[in-house]
Amino acid sequence: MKDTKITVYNSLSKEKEIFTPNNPPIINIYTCGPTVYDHSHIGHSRSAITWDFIVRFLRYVGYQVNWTRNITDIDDKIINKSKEININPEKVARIYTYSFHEDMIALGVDWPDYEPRATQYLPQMIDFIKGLIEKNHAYAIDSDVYFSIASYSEYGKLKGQSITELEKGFGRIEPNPKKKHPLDFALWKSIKTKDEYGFDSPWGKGRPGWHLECSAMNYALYEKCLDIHGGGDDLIFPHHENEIAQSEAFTKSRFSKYWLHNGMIMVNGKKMAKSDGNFITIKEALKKSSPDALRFFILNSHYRMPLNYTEEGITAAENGINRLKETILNTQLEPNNNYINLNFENEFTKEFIEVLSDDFNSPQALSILFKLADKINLEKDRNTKLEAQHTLIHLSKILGFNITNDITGINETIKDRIFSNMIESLMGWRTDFKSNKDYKNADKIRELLTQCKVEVKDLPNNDYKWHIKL
RNA sequence: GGCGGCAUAGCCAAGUGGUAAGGCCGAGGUCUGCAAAACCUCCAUCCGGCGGUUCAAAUCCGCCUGCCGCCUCCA
Repeated sequence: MKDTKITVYNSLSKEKEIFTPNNPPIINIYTCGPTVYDHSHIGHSRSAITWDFIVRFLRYVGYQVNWTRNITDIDDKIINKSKEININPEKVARIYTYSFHEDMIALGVDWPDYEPRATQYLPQMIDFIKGLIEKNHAYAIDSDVYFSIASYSEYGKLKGQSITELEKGFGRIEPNPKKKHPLDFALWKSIKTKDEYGFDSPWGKGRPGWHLECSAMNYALYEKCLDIHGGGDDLIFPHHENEIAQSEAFTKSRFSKYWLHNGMIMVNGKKMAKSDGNFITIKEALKKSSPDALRFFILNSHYRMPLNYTEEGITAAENGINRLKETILNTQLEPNNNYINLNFENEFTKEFIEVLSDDFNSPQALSILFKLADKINLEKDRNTKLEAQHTLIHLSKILGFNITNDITGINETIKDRIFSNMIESLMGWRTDFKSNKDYKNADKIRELLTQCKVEVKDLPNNDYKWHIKL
């Protein structure tokens, strides 16, 4: 275990606190994953990259981290999508879970240790509800079950408002006459029509409320108090507030010691929303930038701050990460041979750990990588340079970068595009040659392309088409 | 309406009492067959506005302005 005091901003206390896990060196961390009803957007990438790098860092300093990130595969949105594309909800969820995994792999986000899905935890959720009813924290009406917020005295502590204060902001929600209190929320929702997607329960066929899965999964996986619960700051209320209420009412003990929330990604200065037309998927984003550039863009601002996604910002990030990569590429990296005893415990590493220990200040950590790059480019002594080079690689891995990739770290989509552009350029030349009746050179280009497995077909009016023929 | 957050150079972005990290862009130079890279120099007397506290504030307090978020599904 490295000797460092980590401080974290706890949304619960609204203060930076010294991080002291319940049972060091073990850290149990749970972060809210996506609802799989569509391709994931860049907001999900921020969340995923944030928790990925935090987990990497905690492991680096010596903690044994158990990271859980759930997949919400039961939800009204999934059902709506299912109707829209006429594919059953279960399959819709599988399709977009796959898509999410593709994105995570592309982004270089580590797999969490556990990835529970709501559908796998129905018995646990049902037991959880039963327990809450027994303890008078929930009540069933018809075939619905609601959590009674009045039964939990600390309701509102995460949001930082009392129940009375919360009620004031409640004018916009149509009251549900079934509920005892307007803020009561569903634990189990009955189906409205017979053929609706649902699961059997003691209260009839229905579906679990959204907040329930996280509580039930945590209880099943960790039982005791979590060290860290994370998620986007849009989840603070009501999602996380309700999780706390359910779990603490159920276990009569603290649910999570620390609550960490990442800021939202904005596009055109506004939070992403399909209705605002500023929705960008991870797959789209990766057509415009390399995964490392997206990671750089995200890590270049503090995880709690809002972040505005712009083309300019992405370009700056791409150029920035490329400079780090080129530093390694252009300075003849020698392998870390045994005959040199490399020391990573140098001033750079020390400072790097120090800034990340202060509520995971990744922007400052990045600035240290650039200081290392400067040193590498200026250093004349071979051994000192070698140490700096390997330190740079070593530290950038903690942030999840792979700077020893080829220069651009480009993905297949971008390669495809470049490849197509090259062929189109060659074909442009060929057309010029043909127009000048320089068939010798035109044929050379065709030959060259054929050797590269690209077959060219001429069409009337100097038009053409090409395809790959292996 | 209730609650919370943010405002730092052309752009992005750290910095919570001691006198503005870092990145991108840009300018000039060294090097160079050309280009790239690298290196050197320059690029906020100032941190939304107005007051206050202090020997000292971007940093603390008050007020104002602007933007954003949550309160409805949301990473």
